[in-house]
Amino acid sequence: MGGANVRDGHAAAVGEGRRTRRHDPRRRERVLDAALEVLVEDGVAGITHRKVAVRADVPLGSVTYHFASLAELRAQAFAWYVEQRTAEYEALFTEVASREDLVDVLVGQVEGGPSRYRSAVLGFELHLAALRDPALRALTQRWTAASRTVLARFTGPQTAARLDALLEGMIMQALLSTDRQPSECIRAAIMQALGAAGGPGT
Amino acid sequence: MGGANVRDGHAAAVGEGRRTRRHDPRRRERVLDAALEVLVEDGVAGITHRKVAVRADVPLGSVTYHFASLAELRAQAFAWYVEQRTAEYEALFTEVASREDLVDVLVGQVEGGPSRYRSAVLGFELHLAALRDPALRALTQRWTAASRTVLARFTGPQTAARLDALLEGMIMQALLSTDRQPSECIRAAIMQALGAAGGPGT
Amino acid sequence: MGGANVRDGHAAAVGEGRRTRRHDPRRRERVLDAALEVLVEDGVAGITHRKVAVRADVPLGSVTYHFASLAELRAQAFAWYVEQRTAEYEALFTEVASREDLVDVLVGQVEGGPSRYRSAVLGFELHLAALRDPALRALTQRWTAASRTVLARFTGPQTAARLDALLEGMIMQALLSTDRQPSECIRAAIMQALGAAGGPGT
Amino acid sequence: MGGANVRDGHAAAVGEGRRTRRHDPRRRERVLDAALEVLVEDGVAGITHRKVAVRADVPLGSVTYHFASLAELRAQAFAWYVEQRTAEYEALFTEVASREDLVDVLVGQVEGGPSRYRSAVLGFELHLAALRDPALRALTQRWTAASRTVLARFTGPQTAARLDALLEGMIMQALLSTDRQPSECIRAAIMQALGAAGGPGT
DNA sequence: AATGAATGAGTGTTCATTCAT
DNA sequence: TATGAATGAACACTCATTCAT
Repeated sequence: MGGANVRDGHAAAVGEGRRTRRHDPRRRERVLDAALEVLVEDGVAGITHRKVAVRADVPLGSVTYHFASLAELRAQAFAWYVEQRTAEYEALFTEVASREDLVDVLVGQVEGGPSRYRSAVLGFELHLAALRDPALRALTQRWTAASRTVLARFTGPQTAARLDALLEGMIMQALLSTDRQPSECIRAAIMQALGAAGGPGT
Repeated sequence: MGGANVRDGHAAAVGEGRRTRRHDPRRRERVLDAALEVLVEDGVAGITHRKVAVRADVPLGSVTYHFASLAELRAQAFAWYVEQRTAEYEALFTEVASREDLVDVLVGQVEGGPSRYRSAVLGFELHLAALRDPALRALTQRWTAASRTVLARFTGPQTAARLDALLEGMIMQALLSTDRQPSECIRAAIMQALGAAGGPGT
Repeated sequence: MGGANVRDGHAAAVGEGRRTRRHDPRRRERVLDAALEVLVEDGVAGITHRKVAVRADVPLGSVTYHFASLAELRAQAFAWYVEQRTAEYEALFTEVASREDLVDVLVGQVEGGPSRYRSAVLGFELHLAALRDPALRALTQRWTAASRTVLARFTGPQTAARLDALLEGMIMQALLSTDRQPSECIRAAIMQALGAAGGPGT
Repeated sequence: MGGANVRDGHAAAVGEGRRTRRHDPRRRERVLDAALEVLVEDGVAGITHRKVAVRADVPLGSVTYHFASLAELRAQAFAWYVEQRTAEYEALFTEVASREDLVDVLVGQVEGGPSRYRSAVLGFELHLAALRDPALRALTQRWTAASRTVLARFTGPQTAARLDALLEGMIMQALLSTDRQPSECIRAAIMQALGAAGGPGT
């Protein structure tokens, strides 16, 4: 893992393709994506310049150059995640027309497709990190506000908050339990949180 | 929570403090308590032999002697926490006689006394760690089972699970939001999850 | 690998059989045998109290008790080896009646049976260690004297010395080369070193 | 053997010495030379990043930076030695014109000049290390091939192999025995191995 | 006589960060 | 602007040795 070990420092531009990438406009984003990958795998404390650089296939100096410190890299990675996730989340609900649609989407949320693990882990990591680093609170608040706003379009603010809490808890449970809960239970819990009534409420 | 961390009475009493502490039973527990303190402050990845040793006022070698690896120290600290927390949690409900009592206790749970931060952080850290380390799953399952069993005495198993998820989500929200949610909302959410009916149900 | 990690220090005399071995007269030898095993595998610097204790299935304290220091353990292990090896070596030649027999035995020496690796490694380790630690010279001299004395019964002292050197070199070559040398070459080399003449000579 | 280890002329020239040594080409070689020094003194298991760093007058991080692991440092140090030693060895024989010259050089080899100890120890260390680490076999084979090729120019391949073995054995004996063997014995042994005949043979 | 808890020095290694180029 | 060599602090872990029992 040491950085060197190359006989020749100049590293002959032969090999695999590294070299000669100069002027790479999307490098920042590639680095941030790499940081998120590391985050998912190793947690917030597992982010290191080196791991991210390797993931992003970018020289080490490039990471320290674009991000003044690890804390900044971490913060921007989370910001980048929240931005993407917000858009993604909103997109999920654009087609929702009825209460049934809503419930379907939310159940799907808990039961999870392939990316549930990733987004759940990132979400929890962000929450936990924000608990300790107030600088990240702005992000969690932005994310919370965004998700509740989306939900509130169908339910009213209070129910949205409840629902949000319930979903977070159920997702964690789903990820941790060995035997998955039957869909009906999840559906029932969500419907209960939505309230008996039909339209937007409290 | 026990008063473990205080210097043992029979200790040196010399100037510096360390020296001649040989033969210190309960050292393991002191170390585990210290590990939990570090865990609360710095997270699961922040646990290091050195930090724990300093916290426990114990030489570095003592930590590595009693715990073969950091992973083991982590696991045992979590186990120690779950054990304590389970007892504590059950104690909370011994006096519960009516549904009103139950709701009161649960609301208090979310609004939190002084130790809510500690137990919430430890709980989330454990959940997140268990997501990555299957060896910790046994602990989360034991903890989940214990807390649901307690709740189920009043509600039936399904409602207990829902409640559990809701509480976890609301506690995280409460810890992260700057302005605390009014008690009534919390109470309402809990009552809704408990269901309209009176007795133990699903 | 830490020594502790047992919940109960007293370690209930149930399990596998460790406990209750008190008064074990051959313990010293068992420890020395274990030390030699470690020596073969990990080299002279790989000997540690712990590894030896595990190998010998003996408590750690037992090793430090019987051997005041690691250096002493090492020295005594080598001494124990030389003692065994000397007897073994002499036994090899008791049946030798003719020059042909002698050559056969020596060729077998180089080509090696199953234990050649072990004895060669131990021999080289001892030589190398003695180069640095004069306290071990007595052992190498004893061993050299013993082996030459045996050979000299058939060849005279000078030829014995030559033969000894040649055998050591050839054994190392045999151990290191991937393709084994044909027996005839080995035989020819040995016969050359023995000299053309028949009886004991120079 | 080059005078690498001296402080570079262009260095700090301040008081303490260290500081501002940035940009030091040839540092790798200085580290390897230092590693060989340590190897001679303390053996293959005595090589540590720290000892080498001190010997090379280089910060610790510099060693770990240039060599990803200790195993790699070890391997490269051995490789560096074999490279140097091969050239040196070949040089020894460039002036050899007659069989007498050859014998003289070989006897000198065994009786040793000032650097015999160093090269012998390094050679034996390499052999022993290669016995355990197959990754080093390539080096021992390269070295063996090189030395035999040189000898074979005068003797033919089989005699070269014999000679090689004999020399290795005799050098070890010479290093270990307190009273040096008379030159005539060494000479006689070598001549015997060379065979009675005059020209290159088997 | 025998043991294992205890401890501090030392190990290999990783890393954030700096800085000459 | 961009990079990778450089460095010192910190890390997890191993160990010889001591010593109370």
